[in-house]
Amino acid sequence: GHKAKRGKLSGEYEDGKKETEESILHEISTDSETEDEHKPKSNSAKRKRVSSPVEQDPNEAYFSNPYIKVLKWEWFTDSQKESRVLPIEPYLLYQGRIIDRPGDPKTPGKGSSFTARTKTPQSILERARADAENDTSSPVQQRSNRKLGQIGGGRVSAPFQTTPHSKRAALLHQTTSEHDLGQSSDLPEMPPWVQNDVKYACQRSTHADPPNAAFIAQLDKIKLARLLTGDEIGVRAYSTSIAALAAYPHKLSTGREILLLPGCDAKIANLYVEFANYGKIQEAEDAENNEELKVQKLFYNIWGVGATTARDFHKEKGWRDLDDVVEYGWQTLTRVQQIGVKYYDEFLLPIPRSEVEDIAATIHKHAVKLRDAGIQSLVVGGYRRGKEHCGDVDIILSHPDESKTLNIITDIVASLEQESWITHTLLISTKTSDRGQQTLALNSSSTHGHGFDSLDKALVVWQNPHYTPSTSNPSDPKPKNTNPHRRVDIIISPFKSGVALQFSLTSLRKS
DNA sequence: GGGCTGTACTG
DNA sequence: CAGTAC
DNA sequence: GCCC
Repeated sequence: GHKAKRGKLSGEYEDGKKETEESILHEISTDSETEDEHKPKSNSAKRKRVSSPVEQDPNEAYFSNPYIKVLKWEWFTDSQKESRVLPIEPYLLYQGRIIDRPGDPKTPGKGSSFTARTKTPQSILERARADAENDTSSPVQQRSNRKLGQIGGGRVSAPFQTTPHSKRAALLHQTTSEHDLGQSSDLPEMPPWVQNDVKYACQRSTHADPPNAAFIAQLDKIKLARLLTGDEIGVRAYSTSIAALAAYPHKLSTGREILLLPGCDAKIANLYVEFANYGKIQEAEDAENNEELKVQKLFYNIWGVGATTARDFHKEKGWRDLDDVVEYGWQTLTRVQQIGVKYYDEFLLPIPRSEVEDIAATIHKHAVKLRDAGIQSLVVGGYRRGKEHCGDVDIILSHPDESKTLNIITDIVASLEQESWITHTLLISTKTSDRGQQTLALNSSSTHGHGFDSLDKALVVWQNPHYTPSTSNPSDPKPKNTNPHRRVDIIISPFKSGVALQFSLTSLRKS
């Protein structure tokens, strides 16, 4: 495994001059036997059985109902592009019931179907309007002020089930009637942030385990592939759609539903239909099983290594695992990347909520000691979203007296280092304090207020220094601290800023 | 068809 | 300036 | 990939 090589390489590193480097060296040479636990292994054991065959017709359900369907032309061209029959659902513009020709009673069926197809546009319009008024299960959403009833991302204009007048009403008065929004369709009522076109993710709440987590997990795989291949735009697109889906409080039932969400369009809806039919998404599975991407993901998970460097390690340097990185590239790594490799496994470990709380309490205590009891602290990030296990710890510190926050980040890090809670400082930003001082010098008041929107912060490595010596060897003269190292972000916020405002709304830690 | 969050640190 | 992280 |  890479343990041996990483240990071996520590010798080369002994020339390192910085304190942190020596610390790395020391700990590398004393790593425990648990180190290999997160090394990638053959995944043959966890390969899942596919329950439904891929050949299943995605449109079966649609062919078995008696409605006439009008699809966007893109259904055909997209299907041609992909050389397969795509689900029609995302392209569905209109479904019309087959009814008897007025004054020409006939039994429903073939004849009526033929009649429907040969209707003149005018009479189709009339029937469509009638459908829209009478049929409360009209399949086409007509309340979205964004899509105006249009399905899919193309340029086809709105279908004819709503009159221009009713569309305008929906656009201008979409909030006048709650009933208006939940009742005229077979889709569930949209949450307010959908109805009102809320633009920012911070304006809606997101739950720890959203109802559509399984679908989101598939999208995340595609997003990761976009990330690793350097498709930043793709990452952005998937990020926004995933964020909307994560905030969506209902279990999705149809692809059309997705089209109403901001940042989601035909592509995502298609993926959902595929997911609903097969329980998986081929593109996501392919990305996950791709050998190149697997290696690049391994490197990407090193803190301080991004997509570009991960690809470089793989394609230019020709490395395949962490052993290679340590053996052939250690000296070329940046300081933080060395730390990232050193604690590769530990940083991937989930952090229990209780430990997050302990860490936050320690930081808070030090902050109070350094300033006063006016210090307020708030844990954000995964913890605040209610997750059982967090990837890192994010804590915001503030103080009603803004002068008390000046340079506090430096003081806190020093204090926590002093007590050995912080083992490494990955990065510390004092921009705001720096500017604040300048402003103070020129202008004795109002240190903030001219566009101070950046925050002092420190990204550190944390380890609980209190440990119980190994029970297996209680008389060990040099016992080892096996508490896992954690990633902790400490952020300082001016009290009046929007972030600090959350203090009044969420669980404050009182001094 | 053009644009895509904004900012700070490191090397 | 490129790369990274939040 | 989605939005304007």
